[in-house]
Amino acid sequence: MQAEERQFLIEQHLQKVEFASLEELSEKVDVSISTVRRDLTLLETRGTIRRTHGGARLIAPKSDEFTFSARDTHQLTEKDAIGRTAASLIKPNQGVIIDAGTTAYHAAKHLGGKASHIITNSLPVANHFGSDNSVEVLVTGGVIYPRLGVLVGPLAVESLSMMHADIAIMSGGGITLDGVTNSHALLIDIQRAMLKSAQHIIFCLDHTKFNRRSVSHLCEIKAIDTIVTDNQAPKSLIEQLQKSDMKIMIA
Amino acid sequence: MQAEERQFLIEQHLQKVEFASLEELSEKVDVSISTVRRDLTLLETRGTIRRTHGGARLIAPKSDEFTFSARDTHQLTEKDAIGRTAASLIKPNQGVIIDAGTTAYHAAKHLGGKASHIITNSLPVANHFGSDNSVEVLVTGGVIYPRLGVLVGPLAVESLSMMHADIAIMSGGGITLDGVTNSHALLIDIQRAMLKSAQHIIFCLDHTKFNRRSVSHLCEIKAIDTIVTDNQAPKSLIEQLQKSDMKIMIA
DNA sequence: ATTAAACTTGCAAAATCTTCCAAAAACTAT
DNA sequence: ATAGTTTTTGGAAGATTTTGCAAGTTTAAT
Repeated sequence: MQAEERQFLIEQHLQKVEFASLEELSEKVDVSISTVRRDLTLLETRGTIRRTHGGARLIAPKSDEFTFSARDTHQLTEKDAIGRTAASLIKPNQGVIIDAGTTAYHAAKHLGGKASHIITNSLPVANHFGSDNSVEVLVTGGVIYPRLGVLVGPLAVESLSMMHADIAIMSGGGITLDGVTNSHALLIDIQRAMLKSAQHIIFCLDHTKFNRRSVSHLCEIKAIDTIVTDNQAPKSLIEQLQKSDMKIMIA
Repeated sequence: MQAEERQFLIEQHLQKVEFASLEELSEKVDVSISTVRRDLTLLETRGTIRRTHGGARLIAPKSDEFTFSARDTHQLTEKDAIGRTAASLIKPNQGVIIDAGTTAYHAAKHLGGKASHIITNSLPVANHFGSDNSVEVLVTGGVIYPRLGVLVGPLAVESLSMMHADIAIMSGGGITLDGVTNSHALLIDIQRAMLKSAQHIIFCLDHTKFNRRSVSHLCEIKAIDTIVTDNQAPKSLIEQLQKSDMKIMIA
């Protein structure tokens, strides 16, 4: 194998796994560790990759680029577990609407190959499926809301009202007995359109959202079919919620 | 076998595999390694191929303008220069439509803070401005066309027809006196909508696009207001183009 | 502070590149 | 056709680059 091809393969592999050890890479391309080291320093100068102790990592991680930063990594495993559970509720060939929050994003990651089509206004979700042709991904139009990477505005609302899906996987800023609230007023209209366009509503809410109230009211409790949360969610509120004919799943 | 035929075969083989060793090629065309070396140096001067240690690699891997890879280093400086020049044509507070090709993407990179709003159906462009709140970015809706990261389909066309911009920065697959052509039929409708929605049309076309014809016809020469290209573009075609009242800029 | 893993540097072996030359092939003019 | 000229080809010698290894240093973790 040529040096160029080898470097290309290393880069490509890193695109997939984000981080790789020297040993892993040296086995992958079948050269000594020393050579992998040299290749990595070279790739580093080109800017696509960063060397680390024991390996290398992608400099621009797949798609979480702009949206979710340090704050997100805290509860990564929790949110990932919630996402995985929510995704397990999807049956083959269903159409799914994915909301723009971080939790919904984690659900989307586990949806590849399952859903038949995905509707979203979240750029991170769109990116995640950008090169996946096992799913048809419909992106609503709209204006980019900078910090979040969400498409908002009338175009987003209109295009959502024209679409239809079996299931909506939603996030929210807080939940009480009065319903779900959200901190970004601009998103409310869009989320309402999502709720209207889907038959079955799933909310992904980690335990920090319970008994919390954000600025804008999104919907009543009875609009929700299923809530997916983690095992630290307060039992009292969960019990009360269950009275209103909804399914609650602990990831 | 003729020398010309041999070189053609080598080139063709590289189109398939992207990388090839000298030994591999010498077996393929049944001549000595020395001769393959000579052929490769010759092909290199023609620009389609690059020699490497131990073999050669395709210089434009499948890159028919509209194949997108964010870290596409190929012809980076040229495309970047073209992009910079195109961006310099934008006056403050103008609205700009950005097409989905790689060259247009490079123009977008230099647009931050200049344009007042940007309209695009390209996910890479959308991402680039995901965290930039100096510009308002409008994303058309649509279905993700996997390999390219472009939004296509009726929603994309409709939303573009509803919008309006001062300038459109476009890419294309090829240009001749008969007009601009493009390789992806799905994009044609969208690009036509872009042309309609903008008052001033700028095409970014590097020199490899000149005297080349792709599958689908996009528009006539007279629809173009400005072409931005690099200094290797063939002078003859440039002179003929200039007769039809358009501005041609060399980056 | 101690220890194990990982990194850098320098070096020699292996692979590859360039340059040059002679043989083979192709071409030209008689 | 034939002899002479030019072009192309294959190979060899020496220069250059790349590779794998080992010695010594740095980093990270306990």
